[in-house]
Amino acid sequence: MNFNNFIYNFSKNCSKAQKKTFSKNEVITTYIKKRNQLCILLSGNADLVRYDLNGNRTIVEHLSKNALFGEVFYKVTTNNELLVESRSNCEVLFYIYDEIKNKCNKTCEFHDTLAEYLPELILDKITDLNTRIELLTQKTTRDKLLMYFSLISTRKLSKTFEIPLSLTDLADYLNVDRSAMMRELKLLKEDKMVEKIGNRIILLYE
Amino acid sequence: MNFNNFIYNFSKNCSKAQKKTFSKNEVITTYIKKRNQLCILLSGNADLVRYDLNGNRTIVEHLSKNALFGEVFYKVTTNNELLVESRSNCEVLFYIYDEIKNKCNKTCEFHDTLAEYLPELILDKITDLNTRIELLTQKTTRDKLLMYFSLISTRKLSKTFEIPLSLTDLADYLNVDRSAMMRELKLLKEDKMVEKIGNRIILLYE
DNA sequence: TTTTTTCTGTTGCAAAAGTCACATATTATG
DNA sequence: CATAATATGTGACTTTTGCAACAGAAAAAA
Repeated sequence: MNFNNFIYNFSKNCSKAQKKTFSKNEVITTYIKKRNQLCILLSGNADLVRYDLNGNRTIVEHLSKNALFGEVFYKVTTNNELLVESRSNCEVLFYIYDEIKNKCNKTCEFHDTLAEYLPELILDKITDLNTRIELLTQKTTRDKLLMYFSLISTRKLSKTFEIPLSLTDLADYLNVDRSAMMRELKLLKEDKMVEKIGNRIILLYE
Repeated sequence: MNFNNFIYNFSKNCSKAQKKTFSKNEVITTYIKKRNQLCILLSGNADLVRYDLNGNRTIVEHLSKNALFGEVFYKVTTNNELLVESRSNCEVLFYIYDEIKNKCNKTCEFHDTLAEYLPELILDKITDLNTRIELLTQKTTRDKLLMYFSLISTRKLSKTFEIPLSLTDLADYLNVDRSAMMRELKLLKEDKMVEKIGNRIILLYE
């Protein structure tokens, strides 16, 4: 059985899950300390973004199909505002975490399956977070770009690929200044490390 | 029932868990792609560290009691070496993840309890990782230091506290150059933001 | 205790990254 | 289609950070 489609098809049968749809650039949820929400992105793309007191934006996580988010993963937060914003049309399933631990009712097949697969989804999430940390701990902008490209390249099994974010978003994701990133990108092109045609990147090394 | 002590006391009863002890500055484990280990730090402190090709060290995670680690959380890795190193005497429980999902045997009370509590432990881990990402996405060394101090201060419920790492380790944890960090620390003292007496920090703002 | 090693604190200098400002291109929208 | 809004690309300048090197303090080992 395919978990992806199982969640998608059966979620409507669970009385405790709330499903909502969003169009591009809407606020899906704001993190609130007292709540303990767990959400699943059923389709589309979204970003978990943080705005600090100076108005700087950071893309904390880029979320795609079956990604998990919500306060349940963020017990200790600082005072910054955390929002999840849709980047395309999205379908989202909302839970209160404590209600997942307790069963929905005896005949809720969906709920049982969710509980069964949740550990795997969570492990995937941890892997994503570790990858993110590895990106952020690169010392230089060049290293961040190269590692980011390498990750996409590995995922696509090809040295040629489209950058799935705008360059403005990529800078916020890598946590560097956009113009500094553009400069470094130019240097990478000059050094014949990458080629860039429009939105398409070709890795030239190794 | 206290989970902490439950794990500690009953782990010896499970046939599939392997418990080992380490003294300070030993290598507890090296991450190997093909394996799928899940480890629990029963006591002591340890660091997950990465050495890149230039010999730079990064403290990826600082692990304390009940922290989880192992390849199961790190499916996609780059070519860098990942090690877990003890910082004090440590007791560690080793599992192969696939063996946790399947029960040990019908009478293994420990194994059942572990499975029951694992989700909570994992959520704690995710919270730690998110906190780490929030630290790393601070724009400046000053912001990283202030946020780090603020986290410790919140944890200790006091504006006065000991830094639980050496300054050398702290720099590797914040992913900044040590001498640059020392300089910023001096500026923070000059600006009357913090006071530092030996290893003790006093926050002076707010 | 003495010696060795590691850690802390500091500097001058070089390199990297951020800021600002603007032109052009591309994409949304009335 | 015309216009507005957003994204890309670039350069001059400033600030921050990293690097290398060293001295003294503290901790570990002999």
